[in-house]
Amino acid sequence: MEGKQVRVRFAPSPTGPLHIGGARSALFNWLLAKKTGGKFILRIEDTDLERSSAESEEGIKDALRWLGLTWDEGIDAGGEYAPYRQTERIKVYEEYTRKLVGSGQAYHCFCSDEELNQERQAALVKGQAPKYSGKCRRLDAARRDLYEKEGRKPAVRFLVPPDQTIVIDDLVRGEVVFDSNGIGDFIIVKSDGIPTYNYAVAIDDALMAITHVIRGEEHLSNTPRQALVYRGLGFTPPKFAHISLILGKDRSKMSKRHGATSVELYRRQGYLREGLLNFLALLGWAPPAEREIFTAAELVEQFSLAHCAKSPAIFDPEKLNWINAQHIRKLSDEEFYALALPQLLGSGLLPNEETREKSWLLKVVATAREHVSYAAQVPEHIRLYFEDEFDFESEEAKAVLMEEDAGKVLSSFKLLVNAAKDLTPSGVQTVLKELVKSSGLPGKKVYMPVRVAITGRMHGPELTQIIPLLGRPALIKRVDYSLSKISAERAGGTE
RNA sequence: GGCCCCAUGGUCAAGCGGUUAAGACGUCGCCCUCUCAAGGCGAAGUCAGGGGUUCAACUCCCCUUGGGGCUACCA
Repeated sequence: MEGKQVRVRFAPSPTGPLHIGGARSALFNWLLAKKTGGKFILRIEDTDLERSSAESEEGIKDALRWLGLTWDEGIDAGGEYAPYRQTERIKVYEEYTRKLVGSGQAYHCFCSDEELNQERQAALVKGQAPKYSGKCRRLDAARRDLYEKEGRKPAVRFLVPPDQTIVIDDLVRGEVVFDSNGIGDFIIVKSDGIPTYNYAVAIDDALMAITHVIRGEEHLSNTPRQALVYRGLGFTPPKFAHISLILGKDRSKMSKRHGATSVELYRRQGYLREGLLNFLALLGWAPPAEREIFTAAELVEQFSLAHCAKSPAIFDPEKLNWINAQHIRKLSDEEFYALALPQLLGSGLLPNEETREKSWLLKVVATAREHVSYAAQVPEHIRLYFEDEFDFESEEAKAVLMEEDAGKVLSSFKLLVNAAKDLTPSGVQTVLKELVKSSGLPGKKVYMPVRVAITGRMHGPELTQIIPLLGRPALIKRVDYSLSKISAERAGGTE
């Protein structure tokens, strides 16, 4: 951009898990840093003491690391602008607050919650903007003493100058103009001495030499307040880029009721970091070419803030699934197995990794690779390989085995299976073709009984895939099992 | 209520005054096929409305409508 090294930051509040929207903000910042050879900084904005927690901070950092959005500077990484956790920077803010109060740009406000509330209500009823009246701007000493004797702890308010035009030059939105008359004197330090977001964020971005602030559009309306702080303190503001919000299916801001909104949840479902990143990047940003599937490195290569959309984007899980599926297909057998293993163990299909032979597992799991969008779908996909005893999926399936030719087909099948020298896919192909020929039946009358007899279901992967993986003993066992179930059914059945 | 942002198919979107208005997801159909998927091929489907500006508007301006955000001692 202009010679100076790009310094961008992601500054989450540790009040919950890393949200999809937050992940995208982090991603865009990270992409710009990587693209330009700049620095990506992680700062923790924990000034909301009530809601912030160390667990949330850890969760967010874990999620970022998992996504591969690692930071060059900041929390746990250190850097020349440390500390990077806002509650550890209180002294820094205090110094600036003294300046602001000293120069008359900020003042102490003793108003109580009730007073403020009343004021707001009254304004609203009159159809006026609910902004602070400024009544503490000029408190006389007597009044002040009185308040202090009452034990009231003052907050500090920024004195918003009237009749100012504040222009935010936004990299994605262009010039956005605000009138300072629409902004009430806002609180910069709470009565407990902790700075508020709009204050701390401005000071930190300035002090940490942040060059570009890329964040969600919900912050756009707050930017003029921050601009006022920059101005008041004599700081040069960074460049801003307010990216569009991610919305739920109903067009409102994505929240828990829209389903999985935390990165952690997707991780647990067995999504790939590259799939998630790829999908997130495509929400609000369009690559120059027509391609849609990118690795993280390719995203870095292609990324540009200039191609960011202004309109909000709806989070579409179907597209995410498709993109993730594309990335899954690129995995090797080993990689895919590693991704699926926790799901197999969690689903109970595999009590532990030693239950089955590794080489067999690898092959079985691999059969699902082209068919799933995320790893949690794997167990259902390969369940049939694990259970030698099963219920028939439907009456229709049973009926397939009840047909008069079925028994004949199955005994020939057993004979052929026993006789075959090896059960490779092509060997199986031969066996089945032979079966069709010798029985003189249409293909379906042969394939279906076999399929139902060995899986209990009428749908599934190709028999030439299933049969070699099951192997001779399991095949015989399953056919016999199905046959005995059917004859029991015949004997005890009502019709 | 005030201020700000946004507006191309169901969804993500390209477009940046002259195009048959790309592409992708999803949907539907066909092919493949023992089945289900996958895959291949194809189809339907969009410029929110109204005014301007212009020889010419999806593209520029205004209004309306709709959606969203902010207006907190939350971030």
